Amino acid sequence: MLAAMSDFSAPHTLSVDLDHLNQAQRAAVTHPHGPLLVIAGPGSGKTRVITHRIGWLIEQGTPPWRILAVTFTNRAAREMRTRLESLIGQEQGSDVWLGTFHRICVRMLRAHGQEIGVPRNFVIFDSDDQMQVVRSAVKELQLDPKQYSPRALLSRISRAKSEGTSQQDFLAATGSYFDEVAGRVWERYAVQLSEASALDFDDLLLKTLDLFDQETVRQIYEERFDHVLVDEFQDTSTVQYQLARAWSAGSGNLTVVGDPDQSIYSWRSADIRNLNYFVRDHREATEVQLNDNYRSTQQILDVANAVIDRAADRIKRSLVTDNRDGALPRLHEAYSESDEAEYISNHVELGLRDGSLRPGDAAVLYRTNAQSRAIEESLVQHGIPYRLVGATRFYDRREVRDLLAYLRVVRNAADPVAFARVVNVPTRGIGAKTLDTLTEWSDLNARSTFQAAAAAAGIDADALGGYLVPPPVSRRAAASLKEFVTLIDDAREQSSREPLSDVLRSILVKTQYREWLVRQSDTETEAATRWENVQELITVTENYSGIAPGAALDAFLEDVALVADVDDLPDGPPDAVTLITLHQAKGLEFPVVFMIGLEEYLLPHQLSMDDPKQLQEERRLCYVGMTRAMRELHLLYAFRRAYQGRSGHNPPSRFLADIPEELLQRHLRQQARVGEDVRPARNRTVRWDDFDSFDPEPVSAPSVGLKEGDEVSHEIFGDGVVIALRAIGRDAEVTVRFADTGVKRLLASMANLTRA
DNA sequence: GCTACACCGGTTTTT
DNA sequence: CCGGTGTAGC
Repeated sequence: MLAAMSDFSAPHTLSVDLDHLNQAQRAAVTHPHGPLLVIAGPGSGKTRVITHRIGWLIEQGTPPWRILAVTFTNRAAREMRTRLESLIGQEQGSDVWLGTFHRICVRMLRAHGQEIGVPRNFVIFDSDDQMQVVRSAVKELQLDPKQYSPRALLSRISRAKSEGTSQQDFLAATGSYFDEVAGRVWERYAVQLSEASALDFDDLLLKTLDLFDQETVRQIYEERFDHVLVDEFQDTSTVQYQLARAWSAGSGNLTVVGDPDQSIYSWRSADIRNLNYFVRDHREATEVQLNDNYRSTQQILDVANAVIDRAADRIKRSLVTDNRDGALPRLHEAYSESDEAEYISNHVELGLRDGSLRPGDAAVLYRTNAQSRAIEESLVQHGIPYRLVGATRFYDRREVRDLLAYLRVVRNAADPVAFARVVNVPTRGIGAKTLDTLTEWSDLNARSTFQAAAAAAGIDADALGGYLVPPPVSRRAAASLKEFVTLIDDAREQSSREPLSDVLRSILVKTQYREWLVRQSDTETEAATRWENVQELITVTENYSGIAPGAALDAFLEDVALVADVDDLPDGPPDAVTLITLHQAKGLEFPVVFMIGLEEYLLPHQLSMDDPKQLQEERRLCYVGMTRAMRELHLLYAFRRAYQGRSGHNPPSRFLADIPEELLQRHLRQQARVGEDVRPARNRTVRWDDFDSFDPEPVSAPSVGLKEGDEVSHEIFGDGVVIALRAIGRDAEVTVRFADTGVKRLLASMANLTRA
């Protein structure tokens, strides 16, 4: 810290180098004080600006621990920390308050939460836990889950919370009948969380905001933070913006960095209007725009700009770069999703062979996780390594959640969600009947279900004192409950002395969890995979062996709840093709990008097509995807797509229609009409309308007597399966996946295929 | 109380 | 195609 001060007095020793920044970047970095708004387009060096700004501030004399930098994802936080430390050294870098909104809130709540009645050892309920609670509330209120789906209710409650609506206000408001029901569910929900000493993600933010109503707390932090920086500001919710304001209220030094064009999380209560509010609330704010792109070729940017330009209510801005000698992005019409996948595999294979590409250079971007399947299949066939980001996350796996629930009961026996999850896992003869009895008893006597279990088992849990009549359960159930309660009590005792991993191992042994997994699994492979996950979890807990046994459990459970980021546990080899959703791809970049499923009903997604606002967001999503590409961009759509079991035809995405023809290199099956109002294509021989009659049947070429799925044989290529057919005049192009030689496209009349 | 199986319906994005 | 729920039979 003192070193930094002396740096200030001797500017020539500055180590944060500003020379390689452009003018706009430098302006943002060296903005001395007061509110600052940085509009940072994709690839404009946003992270660099933030890290340099932090570095610069420190050199100007601000102690690192008086700087608070907030991100949305753990990944972003980690990257920023790494880059910051390489810029200004680990010692100073590690002192900066840097983390996600949620992480920072937890830190503040752990320190001061008790002042507003937040339990010292609160646990964090993730979305799965939340869902369980809502489900039980729906049941309790005897609602029809079809009419009032827990999912919809939870999302309504969560939205209200992130908008900063209190439970009381929500109940008092004259909303729809659905809202009324949601209000009642919310009440039950809140009670359950409170009984479990739990906060959900929204609570973490809300309670922290409440914390700042406390004069003492407010003073501490107003004096603490000299500078507050918020990344991805377009993704902030109402409550998050309020937090940012509260944190920066003392100094008035709030820097927000964002890009309205990349706002893709409104469904998670991100409110793009916060950018306007920021300007409204900070009249004197300085605005800096970063439009120079250092990632993509101009050819890619032109396409992306064309798409985002059509967004309504948008202030016109365009990304530019010096990198002008790139190839035109390619638009490829595939026949089906497997054909789409083949295009990618073939392209990657080609690149690998001529050395122009490494697997890790390429990424496949899609709207929905389900789309990854076809790509995976093809990549496997071609022997191309890939890593699937997201999909089923490690901490969402059943076996992992089971064990986490065990640990949660160990930590807090009153946690009803965790209790319900594991009390009969592995099955130990405690069924619905017994559970009902326990629940009833616990409600009646204001005890936890765990205490009910202990009482039923004849174990005198602390608070009972022998005054109460134990819940009437069968002898068998009582014996099982005793076993369970003893197991938990022993584990709790063990957890105060021994490392977490050993606690976990004891539980596994005593419950014979592995045997249960095997019994539960349909195949040996499944059992093996699930056991591997268990082992992996133990490995993770071993990272906590350096912490005192008592505290390790707390720390571990907290981390697990807050880490939804998948790249903490890479799903594959590092040098592999990345398969990732458009949402998750935000903030990443790849030399070669394949965007697949550029079709109506997929992008824009079916569920977003009715609402203009959501449609805009789909457009931005498209823009985000395109701007991930550094060198090559491939846009793909399939003529025919199997989705949810059925096969159908989607027209090409309307966003494609916004791209001027000359900006793309088109590889179309047929000269096709794209989107809605497109200029007439030249030399068009077949219109989309002509294809509709084939739908949902595949295009077939009856004259060649082949259909999809036929097993055929070829003189040179050997045996294979027809995977696609397309008419070319009276002939047909037959795509065959050969067992030995891979996928080939052949002209039926020339190939001389025989049925196998 | 447990398991196996049939059915149903939903099916985006995630800190 | 998946998972969650409901039912019947053990």
